Amino acid sequence: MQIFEELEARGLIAQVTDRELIREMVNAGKATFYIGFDCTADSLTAGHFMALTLMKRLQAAGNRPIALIGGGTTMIGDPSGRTDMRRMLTVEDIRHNAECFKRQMERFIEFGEGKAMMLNNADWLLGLNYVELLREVGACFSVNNMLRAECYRQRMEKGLSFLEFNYMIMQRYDFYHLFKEYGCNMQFGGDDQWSNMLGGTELIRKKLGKDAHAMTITLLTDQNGNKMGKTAGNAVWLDPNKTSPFDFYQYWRNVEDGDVLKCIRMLTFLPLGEIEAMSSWQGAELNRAKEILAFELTRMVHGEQEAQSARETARGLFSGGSAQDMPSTALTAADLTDGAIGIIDLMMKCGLCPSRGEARRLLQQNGVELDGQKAAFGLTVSAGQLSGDGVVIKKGKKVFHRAYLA
RNA sequence: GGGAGAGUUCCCGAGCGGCCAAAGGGGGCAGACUGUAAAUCUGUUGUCAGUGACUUCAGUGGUUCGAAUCCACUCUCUCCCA
Repeated sequence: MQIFEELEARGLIAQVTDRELIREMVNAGKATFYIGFDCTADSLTAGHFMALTLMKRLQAAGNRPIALIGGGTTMIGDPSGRTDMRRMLTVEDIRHNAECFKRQMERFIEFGEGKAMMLNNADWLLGLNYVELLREVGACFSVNNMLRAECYRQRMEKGLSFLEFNYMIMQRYDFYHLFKEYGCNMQFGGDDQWSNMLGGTELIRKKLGKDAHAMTITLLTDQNGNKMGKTAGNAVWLDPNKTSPFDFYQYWRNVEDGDVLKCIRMLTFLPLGEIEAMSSWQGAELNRAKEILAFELTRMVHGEQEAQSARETARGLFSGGSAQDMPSTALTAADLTDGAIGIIDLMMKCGLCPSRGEARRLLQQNGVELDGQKAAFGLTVSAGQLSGDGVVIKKGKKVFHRAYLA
């Protein structure tokens, strides 16, 4: 099975400009493609992960990836899929974020001579001259069409600033620039970027009279249609300091039944045959699939070591046994009063709840366990208990935390 | 530039002088049930303190015994006309 067929079989391809042409090009390893990453935060997220794996897959098949960091486009902010304007990021923030992205990407994709390239559109966008730009490409854009674009629809009601309106132009210009300067003949991206990507090919056709191609990746959504890779509005980060390997593992360990196979197919590199075998698994058996999913992804993002330790910890915590590796907090003598600490203070110290009121509520609702025992309201923990391995606090069903005296 | 309207707690959205820490929904958190799933049911959801206190309703001042609610100015946004 060749790469294009595999991508299709995995359900990764959403839309393409010319299926046959792209298939041949990709299978022959003749594509130079780019994917853009806007650097609105200082870490990539699970949402970007699929794009990274796609680059890896295509690179393995001999194609040349360009990871485009949006140092310039981020100055403007992508309005699509948003109901309000993004917070404007400072130039320093953007530069910092771009650096962080770069470091993370290097772990997935091989950059270097004749390999993948990493570019930053700040390098050409920031130096553009307004009037020159207008004369160069302005005539190629139809405002009528732009206003009809789906990504602006929502904003047409709530208000769209001129700043954001221009995002589309910048993004299209990127493709044009990359085509000209680097022979980049294809763009990949999330399915929500389809119209922007098409716009790029159109600009290239108008300006250069040549064909470029676009292909979108299926958005990874759960059964309810929500984008995956977020918990309660917070992203699942690839940076271990922002989302610990254990939490990362747990996120995937806990996907819904109906989503497991899809995730394995789209995100992991397991052979399709192996995945096929799992598709008959039912009910509780799916837990095995979830474990495989979580392990594979954690391994790719954080390495074999971390993945194993996350899996061990999870097994220990949920299926009995001992768990060494869980988030922990070191207390000092200064945290104790008369050689002990109240359970509420302890939970606050460990960052298990944002306020004392919430800690109190948890205790009242029987939501806290200390070393396997339900914790009562006025419980105190002594220095003796905290020494050595310390105590394990369990909040709710899934949050474990160790506290010990340093 | 002229005119009309809006800004409420994580989000949506009631409230329009005291009974408002503020209805309702969503989301979150917890309990029961389970498979570390889903669905369902229950509780909970400003901060601190166990009958209470404190800080919130875009901002700043003001009226009042008392304001999210009234007045003035400011800021932001939307709509209509140019």
